[in-house]
Amino acid sequence: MNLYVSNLSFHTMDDDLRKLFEQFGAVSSAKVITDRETGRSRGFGFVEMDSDEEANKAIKGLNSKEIEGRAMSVSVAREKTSRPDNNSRRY
DNA sequence: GTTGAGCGTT
Repeated sequence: MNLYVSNLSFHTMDDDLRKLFEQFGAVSSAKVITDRETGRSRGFGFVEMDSDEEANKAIKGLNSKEIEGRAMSVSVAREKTSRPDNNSRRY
């Protein structure tokens, strides 16, 4: 279950997301997207949970949740576009 | 020592 987390604080990191989602279930992977050029946080990230039901509970529990002074939005992530060559996204 | 809608370097 891939989860998309947006509206994050700029000083929120992947480990922070992991801890937040681990409160609702086992998180397989948690990563905050940071700008590869500047290295600064882009304010959103992705969390993968092994259990779908726990992921849904995490969405309800962490969506619109105020973290670091910002109300973050949690939702199911879209299909990850595979391979840089096939970077085309859905319409 | 900056900013604010978004869908990720494999």
